[in-house]
Amino acid sequence: MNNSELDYWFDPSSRTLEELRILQNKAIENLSLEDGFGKIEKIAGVDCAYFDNKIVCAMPVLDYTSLDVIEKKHVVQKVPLPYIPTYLNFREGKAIASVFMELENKPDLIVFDSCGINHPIKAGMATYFGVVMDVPTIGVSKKILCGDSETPVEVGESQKLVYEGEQVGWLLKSNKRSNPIIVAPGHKVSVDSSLEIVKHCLKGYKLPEPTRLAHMHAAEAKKEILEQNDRD
DNA sequence: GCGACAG
DNA sequence: ATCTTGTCGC
Ligand SMILES: [Mg+2]
Repeated sequence: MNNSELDYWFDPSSRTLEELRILQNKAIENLSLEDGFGKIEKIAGVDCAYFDNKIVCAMPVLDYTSLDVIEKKHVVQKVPLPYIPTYLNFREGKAIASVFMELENKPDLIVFDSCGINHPIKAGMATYFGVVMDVPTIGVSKKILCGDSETPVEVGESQKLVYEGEQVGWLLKSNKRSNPIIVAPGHKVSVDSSLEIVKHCLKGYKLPEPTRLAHMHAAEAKKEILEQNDRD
């Protein structure tokens, strides 16, 4: 993946929403919902924080068995696009691809703080990234973008998330005091496996460790930058 | 036309 | 996502 390929798939500048939609459709042609991974040894999480029209993207890599952090990196870039529902992949994609390529430990799978195939045309951030970078991914979000579901009540309970007559993911009651989280395949992960893997990563918090830690790392990096700016 | 709408 | 302390409940 060189820079021109990176821009081709992730740079929204000088492109219309119509063109961006075409790119999403093009990428989705290669989507796979079959498990395309072997034994998972390393799993990464990714999340972004914002300030001054800048995006801070953090990606920790964890040991799948212990869930301990093996490595963590982050990048800071200019925000390339405002938030537009269903186009999040073009707002966070470039930054995420950048941190991903800086990792020394290549994860077997990545958990995103966003949608996967639970998107109007299955082009959620996790799915789009997975297909373009050819890596297994899962999307874990806090709110539904599309689809309907019953509400899981008991901790550990899950309910199918259905969109246009097809199951595109799950609602999972991950914590006693939290609203359910939404779990969906990104790429190269089946609907059932996405749920099993996310459950494995739960430690009593609302979010699975990969995403929970990524959120914290992004917030910490942002805070350090703002404090440094004050001293300058 | 109106309302919904990941982060 | 972001701006932010206290407060209610388990
Ligand atoms: Mg996020």
